[in-house]
Amino acid sequence: MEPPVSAAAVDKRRVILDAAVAVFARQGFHTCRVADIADEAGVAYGLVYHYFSSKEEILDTLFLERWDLMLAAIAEADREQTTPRAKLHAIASFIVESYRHDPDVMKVIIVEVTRAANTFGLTHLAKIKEAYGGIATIVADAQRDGLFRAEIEPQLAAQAFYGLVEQVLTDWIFTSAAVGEHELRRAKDSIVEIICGGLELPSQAGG
Amino acid sequence: MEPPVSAAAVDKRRVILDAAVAVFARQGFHTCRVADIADEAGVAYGLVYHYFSSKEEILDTLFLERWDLMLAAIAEADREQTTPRAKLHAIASFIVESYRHDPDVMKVIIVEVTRAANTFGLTHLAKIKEAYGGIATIVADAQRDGLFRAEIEPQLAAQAFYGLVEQVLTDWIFTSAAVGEHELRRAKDSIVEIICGGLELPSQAGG
Amino acid sequence: MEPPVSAAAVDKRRVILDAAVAVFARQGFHTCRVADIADEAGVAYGLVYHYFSSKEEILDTLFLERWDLMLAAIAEADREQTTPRAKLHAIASFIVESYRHDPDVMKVIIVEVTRAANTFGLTHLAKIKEAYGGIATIVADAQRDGLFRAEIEPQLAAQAFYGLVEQVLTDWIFTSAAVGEHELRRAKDSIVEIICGGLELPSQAGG
Amino acid sequence: MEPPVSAAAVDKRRVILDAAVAVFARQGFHTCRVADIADEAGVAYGLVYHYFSSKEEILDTLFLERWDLMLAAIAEADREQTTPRAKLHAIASFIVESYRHDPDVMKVIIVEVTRAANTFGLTHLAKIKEAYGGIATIVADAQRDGLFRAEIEPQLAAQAFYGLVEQVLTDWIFTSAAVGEHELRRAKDSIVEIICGGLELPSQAGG
DNA sequence: CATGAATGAGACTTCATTCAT
DNA sequence: TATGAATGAAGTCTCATTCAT
Repeated sequence: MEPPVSAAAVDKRRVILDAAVAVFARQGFHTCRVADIADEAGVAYGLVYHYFSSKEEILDTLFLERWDLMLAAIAEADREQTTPRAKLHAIASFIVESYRHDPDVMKVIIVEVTRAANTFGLTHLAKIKEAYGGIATIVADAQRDGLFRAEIEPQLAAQAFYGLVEQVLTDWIFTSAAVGEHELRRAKDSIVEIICGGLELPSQAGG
Repeated sequence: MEPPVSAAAVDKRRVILDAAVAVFARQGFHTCRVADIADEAGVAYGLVYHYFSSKEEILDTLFLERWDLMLAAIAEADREQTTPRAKLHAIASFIVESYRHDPDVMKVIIVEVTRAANTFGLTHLAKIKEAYGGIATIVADAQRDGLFRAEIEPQLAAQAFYGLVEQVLTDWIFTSAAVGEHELRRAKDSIVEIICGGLELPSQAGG
Repeated sequence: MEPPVSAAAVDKRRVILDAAVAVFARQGFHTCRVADIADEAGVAYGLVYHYFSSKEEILDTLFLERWDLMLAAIAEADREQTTPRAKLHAIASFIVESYRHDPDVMKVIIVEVTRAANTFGLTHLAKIKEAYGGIATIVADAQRDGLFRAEIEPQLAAQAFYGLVEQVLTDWIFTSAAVGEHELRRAKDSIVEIICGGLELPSQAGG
Repeated sequence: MEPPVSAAAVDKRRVILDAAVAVFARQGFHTCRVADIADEAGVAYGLVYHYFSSKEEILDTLFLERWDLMLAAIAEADREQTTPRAKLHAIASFIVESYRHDPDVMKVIIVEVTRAANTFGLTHLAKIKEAYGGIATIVADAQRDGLFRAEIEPQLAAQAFYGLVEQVLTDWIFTSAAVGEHELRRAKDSIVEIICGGLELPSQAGG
């Protein structure tokens, strides 16, 4: 995002960020040392401080660049898809695909940021809530259009959707299992099916 | 919940545990010092190590105490309630009431354990999965009885339910808002309504 | 040494001392904890402090009671034996037999006191030198009587004799080997043979 | 003995090692703090841990540096000298001169390592025994050549010799007395005289 | 840009000793 | 005598951060 001073310089910054992802994912933010990041990146100790002012700033940077993609994906889903179900499916897809593409980044964000109520989570609370807000808007619109039940608060519905998705990722994160193509697709579909259709049989609904 | 002890015979171990809850909730496990716990408990530094072998053991103890109650509550819900919806409602109620009763404990468990994929979460993975398993069993039974849709995997349904509940608590945790009687009841009901009935209107189901 | 208050009391004090010997021998004075001594003795933590004012005092006590036996043995050897060779043999015998009887005590004294130039060795320097003095007297008398060569300083000869004996014990201590009957006798004889072969006049050699 | 470095490029590692020698000698390994070493060296606390992984490693390093010189000296004595008496004299000289050159190092090695049967002595037992072995070889060769009495076990003779030398140094160490030129020479000669007087054949005695 | 030596505050943990019972 | 909970000073080691080169 900063003006690239030279091609090489930009690379090193990226190398450090990628190394940090691997290290944070493997050891956790609090448990790892800056030296571990430098080692993983293959650069000298002090260079980390040339590009970042602190260990925290590295995590902040990682979170923000990824979360902005998330917000963009939510906005795009709302814009490009027509039915609320399709919108939620697009969002769930984006998140699940993000995990497929780079599980370490998602692990770091979920483990170190979105639940870190005393540290990073609090710092980025506004950004995090922005995502919930985008989803809530989708729900509210669907309610207004008579497609979603009106008795569920949109804010709560958004939490439910996001919490569900995050929980699925959390399971993968914990088991560190390689997630197959089939499982990914099934997860996306099931997430949307559960949140939109519920667990009960249609005939039971509203019971 | 614990048997009240007379003022004369204060259980120092209990005092330390309770102090740890407050400190972990306020500052986070990694950010607080053992000295903070001792101060909060009003005991000498070394006494903490008289009762616990390490800071980690304190958190382990806190988690296990509470999680065993959770497992018991899940088992009881499955035993005492008749419909799956009632069972899930009982579980959601227990968790939400736990938060009302002692928000700090729930904050610590959610923030420091259930998502701590590199540290405590990994240590207690089996215990954590036990809870999901109990919920999955409820879902599976409901599917067998033709009350829940069979196309959703029970394991995934359990994750969805638990993730939803945890997300609601996470929201309260982040905002540190005092949660009112009304909001609590609404949360319980909505959680169950969303997970069982889905967001869509019945007529839209399966769309 | 203190007036026994009761038979039971005396026992406990002895039990603690014996336990301390075992613990000091096994772990070393600096590395062991007072709790280890209490555990080994099978008594409560605080009782150690009922009988001894500090961990150091325990070692002091152990050293003094044993070293006084050593001084007595040296005096007795000088008194009862006639030839200097017989006197030195009696002393070497006493030390070697002490090791046979209670290797732990000798280990503790050699490892923790006689070479501890900054701590206990310094504290008990006078007592330690008393032993060398006793041996030096034997040498000096032998020189005066024309039985030992006069060109060796008695003080140095005493150091040589004691150093030699201690080195043999040190070897046993290090290897923790069970020392057999035969080896013990051989050690005593060889020690005297080596040291006297050099101290005696050429005409006395091999006597 | 170490190559002199220019003032501009001070070898901090060396500075720390030398400071450690002074501190260990003055206060003892167990009694001193790492902070004392840093202070003595005039460097920051953390730098000690930049070069050494623990306080123990510093002592290990000091011991090994010096003991390797000792082993080299023993090998050289065996190689360069012709008579066994001359060989032992060369070894005694080396040790005594080592003390003259740097009494602190010798104090540390004798007090903290060669008698530390539970800690460092055990760690370095093989190295220590290597020295005894070298001396024993000299004795065995002398026996084979008919110059030393055959009835003394070479291993025991080596212990006797080394024990004698160490005891002389121990005396100096305890009294912290400045040892004069004359005393040093007298010590070397007397040590050899005492030990050989006994090891040599009667006909060689006093040679 | 790049290096890694240097800094030093801070955390955990240990453990000798005290003391109320 | 006997117990062991309670105290708190002290020490080792860590590691984020700085800085001279």
